[in-house]
Amino acid sequence: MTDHRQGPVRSEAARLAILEATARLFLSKGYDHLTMEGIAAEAGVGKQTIYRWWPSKGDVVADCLLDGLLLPDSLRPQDTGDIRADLAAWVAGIFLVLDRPDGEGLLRSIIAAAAGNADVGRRIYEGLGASSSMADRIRKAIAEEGLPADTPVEEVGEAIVGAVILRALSRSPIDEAGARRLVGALLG
Amino acid sequence: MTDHRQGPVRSEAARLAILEATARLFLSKGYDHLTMEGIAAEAGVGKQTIYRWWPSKGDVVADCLLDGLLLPDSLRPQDTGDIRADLAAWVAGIFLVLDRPDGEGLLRSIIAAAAGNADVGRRIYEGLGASSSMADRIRKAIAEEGLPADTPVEEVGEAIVGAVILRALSRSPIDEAGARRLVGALLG
Amino acid sequence: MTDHRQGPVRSEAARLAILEATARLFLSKGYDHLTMEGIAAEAGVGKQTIYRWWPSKGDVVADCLLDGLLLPDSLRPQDTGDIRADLAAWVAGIFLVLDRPDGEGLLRSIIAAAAGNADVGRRIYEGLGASSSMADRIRKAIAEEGLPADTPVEEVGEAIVGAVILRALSRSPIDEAGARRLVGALLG
Amino acid sequence: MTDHRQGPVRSEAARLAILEATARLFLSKGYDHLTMEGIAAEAGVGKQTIYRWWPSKGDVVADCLLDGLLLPDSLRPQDTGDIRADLAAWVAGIFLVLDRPDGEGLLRSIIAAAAGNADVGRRIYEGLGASSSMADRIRKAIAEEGLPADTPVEEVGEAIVGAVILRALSRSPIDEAGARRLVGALLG
DNA sequence: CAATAAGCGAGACGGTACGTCTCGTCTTGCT
DNA sequence: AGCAAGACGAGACGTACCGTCTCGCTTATTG
Repeated sequence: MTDHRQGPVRSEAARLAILEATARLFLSKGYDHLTMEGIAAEAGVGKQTIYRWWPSKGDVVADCLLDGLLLPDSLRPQDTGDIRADLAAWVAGIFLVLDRPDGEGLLRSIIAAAAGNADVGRRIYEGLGASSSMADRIRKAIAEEGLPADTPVEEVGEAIVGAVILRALSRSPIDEAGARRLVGALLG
Repeated sequence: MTDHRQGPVRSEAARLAILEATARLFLSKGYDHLTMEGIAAEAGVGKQTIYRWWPSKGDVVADCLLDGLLLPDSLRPQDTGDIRADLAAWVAGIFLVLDRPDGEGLLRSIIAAAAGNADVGRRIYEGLGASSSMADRIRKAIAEEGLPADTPVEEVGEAIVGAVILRALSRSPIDEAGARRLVGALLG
Repeated sequence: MTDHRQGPVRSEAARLAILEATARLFLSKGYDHLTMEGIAAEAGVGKQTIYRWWPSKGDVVADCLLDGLLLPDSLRPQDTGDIRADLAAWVAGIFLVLDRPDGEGLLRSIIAAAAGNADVGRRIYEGLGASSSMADRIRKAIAEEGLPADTPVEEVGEAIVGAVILRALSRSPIDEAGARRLVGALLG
Repeated sequence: MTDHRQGPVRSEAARLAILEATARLFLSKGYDHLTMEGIAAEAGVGKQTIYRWWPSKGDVVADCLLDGLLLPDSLRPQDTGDIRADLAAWVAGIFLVLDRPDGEGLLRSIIAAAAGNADVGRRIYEGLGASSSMADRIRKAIAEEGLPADTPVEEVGEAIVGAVILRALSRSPIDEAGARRLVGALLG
């Protein structure tokens, strides 16, 4: 006895339309002004189709995040062979991409989503979408650039991402010099 | 020549009632479920009296924060003479006070408020309500406990508070060992 | 091919609840103190459900009037075979039913509604709810009681109803003698 | 022993400013959209100064009416020596001055005021502002134009004004022919 | 000629209702 | 059974006015 139910199966077209509409609206209006009704209308989908598969706005956004529809690929640290310079550049650069001191910066919108939804929060932790690539970069530096082997990779990554988040909340981007001081303090 | 207007003056009683009602509701229900109507009702005040003086919910919360109605005093780091132990204890302890993995942790509620409102964000940065006292604690360690004079105090403080915020968002508190590793990485 | 939309259809239960609640509140509190919120609460209905189908308070009242929920049936003139006596009795009697010199007389409330809403106004004209029956009565008098055939039925009816309205506005009911003089002047 | 209190006496300037502002706003926006706050602002007067002397909006409007600030003088019937023609002309003409089928006709606004306020109602009855002059015109016709002496002057006047009001409420002006039929029915 | 008290402009106050928006659920007819 | 459409009860939004009150100023009468 297989468990084939009768009737149609989940529509992949609807799922995609919803996620893409969500990403579009999130990027243009921010998390706060994103509404379920707006998503349904933008996706050309009944509201019930959203509620059938996702319990809340936050969960839809979490899925967007997971599918990489919200964050650009440019978030992974470069590798020039100088770990300190690469991390400092990442920190200073992220504000150019994700944050505007005024308005609904994308980073702040994601933080708001994370504050309201556990899944989004966990996704963020699993690397600000992509920055577990930061842990990779640090490990590579341990292996090849002479960074001490007992460097606590996780904690260093969290401290960097955390400092960025704090500054995003306070609307005061970290500049080049600040980024170097931060990385210097963490990597000795 | 002072600018004495004629006519009635702002009611201090109403101002206080509003801030206290806001604090009460914020602590019991969190930022998301806080409403202007609820504040007005709880304070025994007309809605217009709130809108007359604060443009949005976030601004009322920001004033609460400023008045110290939201955060306990227990947030300042202790001073046992051992800077690493004191900071690690602060980090591990803050989750006991401000965060519950389930529900609307107070810290996450404040983060949500900060994400939506610039004033709240700035207040947080000016020390998570109280943690500029953390900078003070670090400076004291430079002066008296042999911490290197070139330790970038601001950045270290931000990294610690930022890591805490990141973990609050991801619903995974920092434990004792993690706190020690974090502080160790920052202070060498 | 009829134009069957898909999706839910207007709820007859809600429509009825709204009209009945409106009638109840109109009769107990008058037009001025009737509110959309009050209707919604009394009907156990969301405000949007009212606004979805009626643009304003006046239009809801107009529908009540049309459905006969506001005016009693006793408004049609009697037929004793004496047109003058019947009309005079109707005039004198209407103040007993619809008007109280103090307070929010029902007739004045309907006048207020008519002044503010074209639909209500037209409904009133189409017979004070029922008084086109007055025209019928006059025509019957032409046919059977020897009233001149060139009596301008419409104008006589309007003059009578108009006089009643004017006296309702001025809070001075027409008494028996006045009613007889009025009818006498109109029917010669 | 006169009861002269001490202190300043009622400001005539304020009284006039209020009545004139009320008339201005009434004529431009109608009774419904007239507000006490609007009157105060337009008159450059404190709200309390209005409430000190008039208990409600309706009473201010009633005073305007009494002072002749709302109705033009052109409302008195002409005297060409032909009572029927004069009254018919008055009826047909009044819609040109006071009523527009759409919008907030002045006559309908006054009716609304009368429905909500006893004083306004009585003022209207005392002659639609000026039409007790209509009774004068009818009496003159009795004296000089051979109208029967037992014509019930009051009732005829009320029937005419009432018919006009009814038609104003129903948004269907009386035309020349209708006016002649009405007057004919009333004066034989 | 003070002292006194009322009127005044201004406008904050506790409220009520407005008309709109979004929530999450439910219903309908189509596929 | 899933779907688009969209009505439904609920309730918060931010605004407009209500009628009362308080403030500091001006002005007339009275002791």
